[in-house]
Amino acid sequence: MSGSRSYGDLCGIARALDVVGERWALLMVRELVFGPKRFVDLHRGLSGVSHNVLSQRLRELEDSGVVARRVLGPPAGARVYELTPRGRELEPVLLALGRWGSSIPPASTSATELSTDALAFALKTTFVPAAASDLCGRYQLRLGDDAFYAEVAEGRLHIARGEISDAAATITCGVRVLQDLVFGGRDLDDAVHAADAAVTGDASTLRRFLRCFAS
DNA sequence: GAGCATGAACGCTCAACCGT
DNA sequence: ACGGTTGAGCGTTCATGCTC
Repeated sequence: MSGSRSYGDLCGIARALDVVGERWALLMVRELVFGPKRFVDLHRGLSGVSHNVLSQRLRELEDSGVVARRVLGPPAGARVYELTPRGRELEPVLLALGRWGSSIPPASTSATELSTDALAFALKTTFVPAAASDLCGRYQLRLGDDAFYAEVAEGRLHIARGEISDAAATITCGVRVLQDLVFGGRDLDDAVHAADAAVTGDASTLRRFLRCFAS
């Protein structure tokens, strides 16, 4: 909406929506919260968005200073998109919006499986500090080709993309399985016995970690 | 106010194109 | 070949104006 369409309203909310109020825009920001992504990876994470709309939104967000385009060095040479510091300021907005939206029943047409980044972001929005008040540790979450780690300390949660070497426990599974374990009430042992998940390290602390989220 | 017709805006798929 | 952009054609949505 940074182009021709504008609410033409002086209000800050209207001006924010002029930038990120277009369809897909905030979901694109969500997909970039955990780090830079290539065009095709963004497209994979946002099932339903067409190529031209994704291309147009990226250009609009780039023009607005929310997203920056960067060319990776050789040998890849691929272009990636990442949030600017200005774009990063949207993260608490997305967290608040995610918490607000999590109480809304999903539409019948909604996909039943989250994207990897959407699941990681959902962990942030549904984290219950009181449930983790006496929990302290780092956990490796391997979801398909993606790796995230979660750090819980003093009732706070930090999630980032990447590998760590000092994880108290590591779980390797599909996005849907972790989604069911956290939000669907599925038992960890059941998932392991069914070979849907593999756990190394301290399974009991991992089980506690999985119960720190509002389902 | 309700119902309908119209046209603009929008988003989609598909295909082709360009640059590396 | 891959990553990304552009355009055509089509269907849907929505605002607007008109009639009853």
